[in-house]
Amino acid sequence: MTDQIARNEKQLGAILRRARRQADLTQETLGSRIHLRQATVSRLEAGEPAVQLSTLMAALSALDLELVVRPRSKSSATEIADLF
Amino acid sequence: MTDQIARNEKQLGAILRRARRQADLTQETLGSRIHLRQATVSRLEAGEPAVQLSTLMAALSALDLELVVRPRSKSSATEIADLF
DNA sequence: TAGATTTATACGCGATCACGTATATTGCCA
DNA sequence: TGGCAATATACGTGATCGCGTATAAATCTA
Repeated sequence: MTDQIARNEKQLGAILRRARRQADLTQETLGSRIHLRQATVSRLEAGEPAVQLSTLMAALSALDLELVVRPRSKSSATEIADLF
Repeated sequence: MTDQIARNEKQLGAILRRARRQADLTQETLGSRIHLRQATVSRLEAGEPAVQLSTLMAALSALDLELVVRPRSKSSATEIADLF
């Protein structure tokens, strides 16, 4: 799996969904490993903005993924504006 | 700035704080750019787990950073366990 | 297609968000 | 050291978290 870039919650959720499926896990089994409900995993993967950081980090660790923070490769003004 | 790895909220907060200082911004000015209070930026940088995803993504975009999700370079069982 | 699995959504609940506003605390520099 | 800037923390408020539980909707699969 190549590195995947996330600039908003939706992209992040999509990445997590792909990773979970690749690991052949259901939302239920993933959630049980990190003490989160299936419904919460669903919200995370849907890219809901108000999901909590702890939920994200727990899912990442259960999927054996890590986060890298780096300067944006090429600026994309529209995406920044889209946040508001 | 080299890529920085975050496996938990604290590491993520620390990275954001470094990036903000490097950009020579105060929590106040950063917050005003993304419609977040100085107090909220403070919580984010402190690594509080219940901060919301939207808060993180907004800060990243204001600092012109992006998130990369990738497989963990080397597994660290203790850190995973530390989540609970 | 029927049945089973998986995912999305709902309700009530206690906890906690980010908010505005304000203040305590800390850090820095003349 | 004194004073200011920067950061951390507090209170009340409305919104929303994740929870347990349950069900509706979507998606496989035999």
